Amino acid sequence: MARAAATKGQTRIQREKTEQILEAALEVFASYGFRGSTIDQIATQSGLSKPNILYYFDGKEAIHAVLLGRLLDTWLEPLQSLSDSSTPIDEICAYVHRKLEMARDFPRESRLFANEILQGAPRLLNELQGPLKALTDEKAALIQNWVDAGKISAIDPHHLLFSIWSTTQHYADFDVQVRAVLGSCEGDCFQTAQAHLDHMFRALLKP
Amino acid sequence: MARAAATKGQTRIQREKTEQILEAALEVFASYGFRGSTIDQIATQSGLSKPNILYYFDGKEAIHAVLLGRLLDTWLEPLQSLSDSSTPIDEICAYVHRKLEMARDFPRESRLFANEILQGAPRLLNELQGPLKALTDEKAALIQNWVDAGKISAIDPHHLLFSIWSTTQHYADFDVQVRAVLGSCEGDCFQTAQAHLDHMFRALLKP
DNA sequence: GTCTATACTGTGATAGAC
DNA sequence: GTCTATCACAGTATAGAC
Repeated sequence: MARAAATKGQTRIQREKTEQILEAALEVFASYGFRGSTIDQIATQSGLSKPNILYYFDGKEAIHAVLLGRLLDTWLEPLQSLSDSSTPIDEICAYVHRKLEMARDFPRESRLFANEILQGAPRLLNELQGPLKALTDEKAALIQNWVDAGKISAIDPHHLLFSIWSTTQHYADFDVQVRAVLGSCEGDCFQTAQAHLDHMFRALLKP
Repeated sequence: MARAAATKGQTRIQREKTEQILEAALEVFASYGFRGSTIDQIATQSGLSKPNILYYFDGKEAIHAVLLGRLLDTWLEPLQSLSDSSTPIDEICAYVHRKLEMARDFPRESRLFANEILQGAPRLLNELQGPLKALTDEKAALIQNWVDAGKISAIDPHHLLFSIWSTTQHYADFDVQVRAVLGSCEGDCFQTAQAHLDHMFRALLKP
């Protein structure tokens, strides 16, 4: 019974195959959403057979749950590391920079998350109301301190975070639209975006 | 044969029922995406029977197509009306304002669109590369003129539009997350957002 | 024009051979 | 541990009564 995907005592092969499945599932779930994805697609994508996948995981839902579980940790890490600093504007812009890098390097994770939220976060609501809210409130308080100290302009911390999240993740989630509108100059799209967002948030935050 | 949903010569009842179906379908498609939605759900939501729905439309795909077709017209209308003006900053902020109002008043339309883009825009790609790109390029040129004339700060017009789209639509598409993070102060969430975005884009655009 | 009953297909999951 | 074969069910769509 290898089905406990979180079990420690796995052989190397077992670990490799579960990773192989999760990798394929991330690709598929990010592209088609939970309901739109089929185990068949994951099987084809991973090069394994359907029953073999169901040997390693207790079903479609279980695979999705593992992916979501891993997601939030890595997803919130940049915000975690937003810390007090003598130069708050640089600190926030560095956060914007990291978020944009994640949108570029992990677009599938971004879309997996977006799909989930967009459809009402049925499998993630508790995480949002618990850990996410706690972390957000903590960092919002930090930002509010900077406002009160006159180090940055008087903005609403929560809505600042919303603006950072939305503008950066847009380049992953709405990638198709971005490329359709920009034509075929994808090469430096992220560089231009980086400069634009840096400019925007510096202008906003300047006291 | 009433199946041609676009047919003109419809009775009052036929028009009412097709509207009833489209209204229900918008609700369902926006919540669950195309694949995640079933005709059963649309039937329940609309109070009609499943075969009755398939009498009025040629299938699930056809209903979705009608919704998407209507969407782009209304969706791009605010950008259409962005016009030359002696006070470009007010003009752009008015556009932001209209977009945010649409996110508040038509969240289902926003989510229908987001679902479609997120999953690669399989049924909308031509519209994006054609009409959307044309309109965007036209308005980007207008904004570039304002930049060249020194009326607003030196920003990239396309990325400015991306930032406007993402920040405003975020309040519709990621509504669940916004409410989870803010707690239960939804009452004035859109007012606060409005003030925040106005502040942000004015700071960005000030020459 | 609308309903009931049903055919057909795709999908999640299991049984049992190897 | 992995595969082939298959079940059970949900979902789209149609046929035909009314």
